[in-house]
Amino acid sequence: MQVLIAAGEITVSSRKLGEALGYSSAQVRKDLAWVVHLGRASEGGQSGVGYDCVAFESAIRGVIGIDRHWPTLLIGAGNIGRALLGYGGFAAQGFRIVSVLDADERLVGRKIGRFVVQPMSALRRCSRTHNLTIAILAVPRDAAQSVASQLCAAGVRGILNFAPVRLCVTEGVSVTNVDVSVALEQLAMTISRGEAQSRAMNGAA
Amino acid sequence: MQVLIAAGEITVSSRKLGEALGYSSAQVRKDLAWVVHLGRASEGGQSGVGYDCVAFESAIRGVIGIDRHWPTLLIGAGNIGRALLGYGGFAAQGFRIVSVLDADERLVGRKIGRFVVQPMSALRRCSRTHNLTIAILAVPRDAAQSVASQLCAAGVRGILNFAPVRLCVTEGVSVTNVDVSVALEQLAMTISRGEAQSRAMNGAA
DNA sequence: GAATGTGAAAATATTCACAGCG
DNA sequence: CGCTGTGAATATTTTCACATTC
Repeated sequence: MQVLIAAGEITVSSRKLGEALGYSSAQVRKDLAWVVHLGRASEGGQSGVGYDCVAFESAIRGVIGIDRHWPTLLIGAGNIGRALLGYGGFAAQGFRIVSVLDADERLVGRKIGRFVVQPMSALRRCSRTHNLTIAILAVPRDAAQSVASQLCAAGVRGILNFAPVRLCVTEGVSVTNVDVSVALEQLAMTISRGEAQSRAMNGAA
Repeated sequence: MQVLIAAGEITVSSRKLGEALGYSSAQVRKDLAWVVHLGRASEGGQSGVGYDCVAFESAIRGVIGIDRHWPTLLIGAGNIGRALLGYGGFAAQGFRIVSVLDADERLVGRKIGRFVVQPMSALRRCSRTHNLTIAILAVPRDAAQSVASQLCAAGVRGILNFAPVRLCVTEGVSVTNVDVSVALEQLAMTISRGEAQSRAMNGAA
């Protein structure tokens, strides 16, 4: 089920979904059945017809957790931060950026998009005011751990980390990393295989 | 084995590696044995001692494919592109950016870091001159597919895609996506679970 | 007929646990 | 001893295949 969403038809068969997503039809059915069992969809797919796109789209959102609102804080108004603000697209998915912070004095006070960059000292207030759950960490490597700790202390529940370091965080705080180097390595590995997928022994993901 | 690298000791035991990486020691040994069987490391770990960090670090690089040189083209000199250039870190890992292209006339000719932004028409020449393998696609969503097609035509082997679309590419071209929305969704999902990891049935990754 | 839901089978991945080496 | 390499035992995931429903 993972990535998906998309589509736009009225109903879809598991086979079509599977083809589009690169999974077997049985896999799709299993996953969708799971959604139903979790109580997110009132009814399963119809035999001979398929799954109701609209119903399942929102059911899936429910399972994934993007039916909620996720007040999100952006830290770092450098290039990555600006790129994210420019992208905007995730407001539609429940991620609502409530404020932008940066440790760099020179950036504080500047206007970026509809935000005015705040100093780091605004963190606690932000956290309380907006009932913060998620923070996007778009700061340089060296600042990342320090900021992460502050975020944990401020009660953030999840961090999306763009810095190429493994963050140490308080128990109960989730971290997801977006690391370009890692992505490039994966790509390189995929290309390297190409010919020699060889007799796989047991290799890790 | 996946992410790893790091370390800095002379030898490491599978247990320590496992702890650091979040895998079982047996898992680590299996993976490392795999590296040996692929012929990348001349000798395995030493009983009672562990694995030679240096030897295995390069052996792993070999397996992953970052012992090669990967001439890399950056397309898009917007915020993401600039952030990537500023990051720089991957030159050390074999990814060498050979040129920066952008479709936007206004950016062409501008100097960013050590590069002068080239027009898209420079693609073919670049490809030939530098024996291009990888392209980083940091352009707006709407331009992504079109550029991707040009890249395929120019003989690129892999694309690292930052645009939030699923690219259609020629058979044999690998695509790795870096999609912030997806990352955020994953994070949201992880947080949502938290308490209710519930009786798992079979749910997809 | 077309498509679901699901047990049972096959394939994969992970862990255990232990012989054997330095 | 501590630690590797690995077969055997488990657990997990994916696929098959089929009775069942619309």
